[in-house]
Amino acid sequence: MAPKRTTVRDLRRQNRSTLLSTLFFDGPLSRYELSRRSGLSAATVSNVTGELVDDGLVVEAGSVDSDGGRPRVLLRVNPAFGHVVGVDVGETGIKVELFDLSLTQLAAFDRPLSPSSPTAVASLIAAAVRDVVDSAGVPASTVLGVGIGVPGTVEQGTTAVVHAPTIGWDGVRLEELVASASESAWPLYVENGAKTQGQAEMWFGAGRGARHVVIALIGSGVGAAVVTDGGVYRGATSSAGEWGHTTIVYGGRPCRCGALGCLEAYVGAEGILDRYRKARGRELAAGDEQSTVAALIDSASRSKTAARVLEETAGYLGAGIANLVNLFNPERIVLGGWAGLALGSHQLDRIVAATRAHALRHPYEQISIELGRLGPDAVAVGAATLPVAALLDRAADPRKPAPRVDIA
Amino acid sequence: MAPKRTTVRDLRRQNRSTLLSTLFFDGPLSRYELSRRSGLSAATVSNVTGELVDDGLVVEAGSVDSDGGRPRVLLRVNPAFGHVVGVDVGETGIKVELFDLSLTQLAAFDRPLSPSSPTAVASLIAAAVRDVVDSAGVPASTVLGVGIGVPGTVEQGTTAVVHAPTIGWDGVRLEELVASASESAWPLYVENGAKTQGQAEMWFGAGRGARHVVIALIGSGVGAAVVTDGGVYRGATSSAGEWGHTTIVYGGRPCRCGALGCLEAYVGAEGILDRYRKARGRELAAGDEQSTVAALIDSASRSKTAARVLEETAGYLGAGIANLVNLFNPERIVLGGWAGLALGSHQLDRIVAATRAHALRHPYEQISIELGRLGPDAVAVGAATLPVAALLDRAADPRKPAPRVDIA
DNA sequence: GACCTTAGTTTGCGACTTAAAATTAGCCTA
DNA sequence: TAGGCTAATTTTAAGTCGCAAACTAAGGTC
Repeated sequence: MAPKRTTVRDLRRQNRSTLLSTLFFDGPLSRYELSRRSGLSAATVSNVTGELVDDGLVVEAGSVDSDGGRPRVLLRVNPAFGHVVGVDVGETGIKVELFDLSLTQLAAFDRPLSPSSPTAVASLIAAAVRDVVDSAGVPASTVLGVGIGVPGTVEQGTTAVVHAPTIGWDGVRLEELVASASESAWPLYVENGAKTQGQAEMWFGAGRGARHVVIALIGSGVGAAVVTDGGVYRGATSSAGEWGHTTIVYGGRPCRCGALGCLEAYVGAEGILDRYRKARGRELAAGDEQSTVAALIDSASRSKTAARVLEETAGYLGAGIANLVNLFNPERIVLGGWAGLALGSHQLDRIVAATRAHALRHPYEQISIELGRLGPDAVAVGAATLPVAALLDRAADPRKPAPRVDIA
Repeated sequence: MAPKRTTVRDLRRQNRSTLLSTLFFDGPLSRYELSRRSGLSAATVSNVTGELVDDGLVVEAGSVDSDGGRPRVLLRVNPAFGHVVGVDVGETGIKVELFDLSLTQLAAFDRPLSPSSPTAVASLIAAAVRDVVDSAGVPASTVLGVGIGVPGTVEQGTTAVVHAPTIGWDGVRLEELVASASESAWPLYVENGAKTQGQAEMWFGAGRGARHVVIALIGSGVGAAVVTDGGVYRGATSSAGEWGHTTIVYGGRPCRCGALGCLEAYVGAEGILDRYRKARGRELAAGDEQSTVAALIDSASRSKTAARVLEETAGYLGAGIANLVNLFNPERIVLGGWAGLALGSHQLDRIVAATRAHALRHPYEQISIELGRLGPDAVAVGAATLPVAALLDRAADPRKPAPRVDIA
């Protein structure tokens, strides 16, 4: 069912999509340059871009004068063509952000979230989306879609089914709930937050330009977004990339997922702190996880115990990364998530060394390990990316509104 | 560079490829049925298949009478259109097999292989290929290509570079060596043996019909072929799927790759035997690995130690499989390789239970775990599959001989 | 102001798929 | 043995598409 190119019109759609995507990611570009990059003839580029301009998707953006000869007119995606909303459903609150097509933020709302029923959360989302759109004074009709990142696995079927144990969701059809809670019929895209954050790193962060990347995300939980051949890898039911619950110490520490020896139990924030607690033999000062980890890292220069725990953490993490390297053979590893960034900026050498020790030589030699550039607030941008990807993918074909499209 | 559909001719090529592949995998089929499956109009199917018949790629194969009305004429790929050769370079010998286009074996040669230089092996391969083609009386010109499966990682670049520590190869450009050792200019396709074996399971074995599969191969070494979206996953430099050197016991048993705690050190044949040896506290009876493992499994009903070692093996293996499930979210796991089949047929329940214990619930619920159906001799068929895949992929476009194509 | 250079457009054509009409190719009935 | 009927292919007549080549636009140089 997948490779069903058939009519000659699909060709056009494909070329529209290619040109639009090129403009989006590498724009502004002249028609001439587009022709060079896409391999399409100048005639076709002219023809297709003309259509895109007529449709309002693309606008001219000044010109660059050549030394002798007609100056090139630059084209770029029209940021005002439409708007997208990104929602980050976190464990303690939701963030809703409105963007224009160039993913420039126009408005943002934060709402605290006390543990409540999925239906209540859905209503909250629907209301917040409506509010953020209204507050920015954006006409509802220009909203192209709403992307929602959630903290759990999302099975993509006819409708997305969310399993998020940390907030007590099991088999929640979030898409349907939000749709029925909101009066607007904006297309909804529900996706795992790690995947949306990964997509954000790919589009705007440390993943740019690469086609095979693993974005490792470490916070309270541990996850990964695996990008293969330029697209987020989903697997059969879209729950791929559950790196955190990969066994790294057979029979080791119990994990909150119920299994023993998961990577998350060693390098997740809670796992690190708990190991430190045990090593010191007494409780830590109270405080939220994030600042406690920061304090731990800070104390490493003074406390031998802290230093050792962090050293061990780097070892486990390196082994975990090496597993990704051996299995996926990426060209780049991006280390993200708040704890990942904290660990990475103080221990990167050690992490890299541990990775080298555990990975096979040849796949190891392909990779570079980098820190993420976006931070955990990228979940919302990443979610907003989903409707944009859908737009680029179907090239906003005016003839076929395409209710639902997988992102690229 | 990937999604470059441009001209209207690519469309035709694509449709040729689709129809030819459908006939190859699901044939024989009538034009009518082809039209139904491909979504192409009857006119186009008629047109394209006519071309394929003219080119000799497809032949009519009887007809099926309908109840009143013109009977459907069945079409199938012409097995005699060409021939392909599959080579299995093992650690102790090479197998060379000749097939027709339907992958029916026409001739086979085995050659023992004493450790020798890559150049010598290349000459041996070239000579054996020539011999097998001659012995079957097949005209050299009908040989469409030669696939070579090797026991090590293969970096696919402009030319394949082989790293096979077990036979002492490091950075061997096998393709070039074989090409210069043989007088025929048949296209060569070099690939990791685990991947070719996996491809064979996908085409003819336990993987049929699924799109996301992991074929786990356990013998002396441990590897995996990961199939995502119907195609063998390669990663950035084609060395993905090195499951055996994934860390499963951080700081555990030393592995021959130099790292500690690799899965292979626990569930590879040598790892199993060594653990048994240590558990018994004395040496085992001499014998080759394969029969020793068989004896160990056989003795499990009498020896508590043997039973315990196997039980532990199932545990490690289950955890390893669970890692694949969590990371790749496949719909099917195929357990293969001689040791994998041996373990699987005596311990499948235990392995499945251990997998369930370590995998997340939702991805776990998607999978079925099955035994491979082909055995390790499938490496050669799998290798022969490579030139066939190339043929199907470019649909044997008469205008463009396509020197080198990635397999589907 | 004549002439060159480069960017973008038009025009004419060959290739492609499709829907609809026309043609087979068997089977059945009288 | 001739109609008649049904259903699979083929043919025919559009309608699209991308491309090469010819052409126009816009800016320099001398």
